[in-house]
Amino acid sequence: MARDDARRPPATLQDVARDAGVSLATASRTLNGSARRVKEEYRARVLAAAERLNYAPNLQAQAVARGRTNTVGIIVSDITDPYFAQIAGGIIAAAEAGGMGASISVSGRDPEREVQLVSSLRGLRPAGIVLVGSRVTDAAVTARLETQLRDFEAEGGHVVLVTQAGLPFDTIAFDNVEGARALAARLATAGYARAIVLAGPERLMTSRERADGFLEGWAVAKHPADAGPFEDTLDVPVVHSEFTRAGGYEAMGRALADHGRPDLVFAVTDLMAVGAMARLREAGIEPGRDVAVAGFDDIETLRDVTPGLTTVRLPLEQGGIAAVDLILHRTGSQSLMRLPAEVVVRESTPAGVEHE
Amino acid sequence: MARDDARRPPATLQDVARDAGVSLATASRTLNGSARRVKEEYRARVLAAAERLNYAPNLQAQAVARGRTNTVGIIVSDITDPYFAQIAGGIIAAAEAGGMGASISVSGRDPEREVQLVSSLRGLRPAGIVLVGSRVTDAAVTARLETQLRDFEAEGGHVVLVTQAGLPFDTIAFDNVEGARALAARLATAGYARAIVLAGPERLMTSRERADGFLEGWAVAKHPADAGPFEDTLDVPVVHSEFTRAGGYEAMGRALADHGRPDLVFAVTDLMAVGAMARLREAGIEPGRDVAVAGFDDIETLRDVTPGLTTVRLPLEQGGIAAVDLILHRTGSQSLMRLPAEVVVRESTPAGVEHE
DNA sequence: GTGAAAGCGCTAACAG
DNA sequence: CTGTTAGCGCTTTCAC
Repeated sequence: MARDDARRPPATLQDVARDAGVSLATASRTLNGSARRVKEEYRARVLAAAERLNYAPNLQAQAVARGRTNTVGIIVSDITDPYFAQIAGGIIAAAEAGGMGASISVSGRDPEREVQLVSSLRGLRPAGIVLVGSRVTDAAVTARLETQLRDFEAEGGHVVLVTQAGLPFDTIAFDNVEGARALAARLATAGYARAIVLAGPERLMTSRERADGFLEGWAVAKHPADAGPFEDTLDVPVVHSEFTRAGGYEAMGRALADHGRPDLVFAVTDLMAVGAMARLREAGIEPGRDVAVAGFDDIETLRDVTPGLTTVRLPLEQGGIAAVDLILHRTGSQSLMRLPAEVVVRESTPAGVEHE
Repeated sequence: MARDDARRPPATLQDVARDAGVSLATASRTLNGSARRVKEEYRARVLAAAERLNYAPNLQAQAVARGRTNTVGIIVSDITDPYFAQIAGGIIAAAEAGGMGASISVSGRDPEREVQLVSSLRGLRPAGIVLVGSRVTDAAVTARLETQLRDFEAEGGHVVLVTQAGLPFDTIAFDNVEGARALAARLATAGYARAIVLAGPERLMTSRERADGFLEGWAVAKHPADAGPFEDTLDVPVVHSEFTRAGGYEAMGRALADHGRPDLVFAVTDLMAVGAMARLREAGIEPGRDVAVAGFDDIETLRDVTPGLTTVRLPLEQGGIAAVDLILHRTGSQSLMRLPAEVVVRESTPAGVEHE
């Protein structure tokens, strides 16, 4: 059956004004909070006309006239990853609560793509851009990203980075280093001897921060007398792979082959930890009994794995909300907000539990 | 430190044209795929100027001039729920691949809010709106939703519903009924006797479809001679709760109290199934050993729970992609695409496994 | 208070 | 092929 393709154009402000018998200006003023007030009689007529014509303001036109949209542009690495979904959820909710729309793009963890996305987002003239995800070690692409973001701010936009500090913009930073350090300290003193770290891609700062924090906390706890951590962490192997379940699985296999069975596996991500557990079982090693496993993030949908995964909880949604807050109430100066991490010990590291 | 708040306005097409020494039209034509071609010399000059001025086209202005944006508006119930995240991921990826932006709103599972969101999305003049989530039984709010969507189409927009058929728009429907029916048949013949269903809110069609499909499949398998399923399903209790892990937990508790221990628990959602398993354990009943449990969706991050959850897999991402496809290549007539469901038997229903 | 009119940045006839 | 020009729908001075 052919669809009703009337293409009746949407009612415009013109239409409303004409229908109400007032000027364009008056209609505009009553239909959106202008500073000036309109006589009640006209107001009512305009409102009635708008209702009757089912008028919806053309946001694009408004944006063109005003020079900026009431929108926040979100860039995440992967919306399918619960870590990002949680943060994005916070951003979207806060944006809607603040009367703003949200547009979203996915970079697929590609830094180049991230730069591209910022560039095209700029065309949307959003009030702000929230860039969520790990920064990378590559200085060249970071420089290009910074240029794009600077340009956006020069145009009057507001940039907020969510994840870690380092670039000259407002940022919400999760305390990866301190969280990993605390986790390591807790587990080191609980009695585990040989640890191994399953890290993400080397270029990702988030992976580095977590791995380094862990190594540092581990070294300090094991050799409290020593000053520098470097000598002492040499005995904790670090294996790199992707930031996914599959990555954890793969890294665990490699780790077992290259370094034998450890007492404790620290995966820099819950997703990786779960992959690692699967790989361990496949090798006949039972996580939580034969070997301890810890992750990072405290992903909600992963809280039901067995054994319960020891991890570090991050206030992800809160981070998203805070980012929008910064956009809504922009201050004159660059601000940095550190969000705390909290160690959560569960049965995957039984010695840690007893050590409570 | 005070921020560099120069507010240098972004370069406009005017600026580029002037800088390149060509007309506005020429600049416009080279900078965005117009049908017409531009002499190579001018082309180069314009491109260079654009590069030099760091020009980014004002998408709002383009939209105003063209009458429509190159955007798809997404409405989901909850981006934090992996079910929706997966679908949204498909939509966003497909949109970007098709050169479109994506704007996203979250309804929080509130049908009223959904209507509101469609209404304000209309203001964005997106090429299409993809409405993802269960339809509801409430006729009044459904009528209002339909009105909004019709208006949007009358204005030249394109509506795609993802989840189930029933409204007069293009839709991508997951085969909930058939999937649940197949699951029930498989498990009923595997030897389970007393079943119980943990359903979502009664008004949600998705919950109904899955519960009804299960009851039907169960009845047919148990009493193949009978024609009507109604008499025969009376012995399978249905308990309702929220569409979340907490909902599953709560419903399971109530089910145990009201109906005693079943042989098989079917939760209409993996999330609910996992909550139910937790509640069972708390009651000293071990899922997969003392009682069988099955879910629906085959959520990726839930594939690592123990025992492995028997469930029905839905091509979620594919559904999102198909929706965008419909927007990109709109046909004249209303189309309905049914996406198949696939039963996945794991250790949470051991009899089902053996029965392979 | 109200309305006329000049933009906002871009597109798309239309004429050369 | 190029340039001129009239819009797109809305905001916002600026007179009244």
